[in-house]
Amino acid sequence: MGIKERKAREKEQLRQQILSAARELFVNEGYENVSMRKIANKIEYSPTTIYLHFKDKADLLDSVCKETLLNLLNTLEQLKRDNTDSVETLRKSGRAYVEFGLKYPQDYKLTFVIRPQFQKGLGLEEGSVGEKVFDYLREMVSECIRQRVFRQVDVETTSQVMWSAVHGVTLLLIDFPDFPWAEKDKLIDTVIHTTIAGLKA
Amino acid sequence: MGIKERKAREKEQLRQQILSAARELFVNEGYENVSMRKIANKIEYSPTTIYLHFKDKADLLDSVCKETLLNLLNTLEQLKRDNTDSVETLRKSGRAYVEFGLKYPQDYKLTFVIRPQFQKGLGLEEGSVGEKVFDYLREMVSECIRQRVFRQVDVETTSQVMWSAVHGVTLLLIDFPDFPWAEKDKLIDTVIHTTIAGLKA
DNA sequence: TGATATAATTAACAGTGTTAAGTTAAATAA
DNA sequence: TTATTTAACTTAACACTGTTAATTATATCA
Repeated sequence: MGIKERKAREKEQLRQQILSAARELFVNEGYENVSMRKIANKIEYSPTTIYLHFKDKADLLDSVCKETLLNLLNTLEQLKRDNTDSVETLRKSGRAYVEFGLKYPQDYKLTFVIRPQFQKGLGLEEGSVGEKVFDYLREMVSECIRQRVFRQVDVETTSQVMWSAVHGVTLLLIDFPDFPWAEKDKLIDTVIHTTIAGLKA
Repeated sequence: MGIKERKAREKEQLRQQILSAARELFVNEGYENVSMRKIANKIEYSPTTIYLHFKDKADLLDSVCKETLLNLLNTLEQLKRDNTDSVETLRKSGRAYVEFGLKYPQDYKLTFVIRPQFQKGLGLEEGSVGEKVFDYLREMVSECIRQRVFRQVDVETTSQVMWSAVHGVTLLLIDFPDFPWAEKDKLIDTVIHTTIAGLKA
């Protein structure tokens, strides 16, 4: 009865092939400028074959973004290992978040900007990878509050403030590359430092 | 020689008609879902007439965004009048910025998210309205630093930190309406308060 | 072998931004 | 007034888009 399994494996393989072709094109040419036919050409299948694996173009984007969130989550969880100083860990996490966004700017935009435009329910539902990413942040912040290093504002609000800050600076740096920014590293550090200082005060 | 003037006036009038039709459609249906033909139908002209007034669809978006920035600038400059407490004015400005974004979420996204995707040089050039908006922020921040209420970090970096914070929270609230946000007003206030506190410390 | 299920394709629809060519109407010059 | 030039506007077309229904090919089973 290995045939069914092989077929399932082959099917999954093609799915992955489509997915990685889509990601590459989305990232290099922008979601809007990528057609189903382009993706099909790249993998040397007919356009309609894609629809046997994905509901539509938005679904394809959805899957690409899920992968991105998984990458982000992995990147962040690497940092939890050396969990000596809770504030220092949060600072590093913030830094890693922004750096992730700047390292894969197109992927970041696809996930946090483009996708919400096409999918109203946007991957932060219960049990989703997106939720896990925010859970990570919540945990970091929670520890800072518990240790009374942060002001005793509720964990939710505090986490959301932190997210606003890093999301904001990441997107600005991506979207307005020609703006006369302060030195990039300095700006990122100042954003994170300022936010954390404000949460302490 | 009033004929030329009348013609110019009529031309400008049609331009405005196109512009407001485009804005309405962009805002209600999203930039991607609006076709030149739809705009043309709305104003009861043929699609190609639009091209006599705008280079292409991106140019149309460009002009819509310029208007939005002008509105934002006007909104902000109302606040400069009662300029007693510099920090308080900055706080109010931040608040007004976010509220503007949430009052016209589609316009905000068009200007600060969609447009950068289509126009690389994105309206923050010298002399542009976008630059004036940032100049306003720079002024507010500059005064706080001059009065030694803020830490002596350079004006540029400090302004950019402020912008990151308000831009971040605005976009998150717009893009992820289903996320379990803390009470909206509380979150906005906390973001602004935290950032300002961090800049003081 | 022939039947069956699944994978993949072809052809088509209604729509897109944009351009070139053609038409109509108005303003100027004779 | 009539002819000519200029501007405004439209028609038709191109090459493309996402997506669906109908069709063909392929591999597995009896």
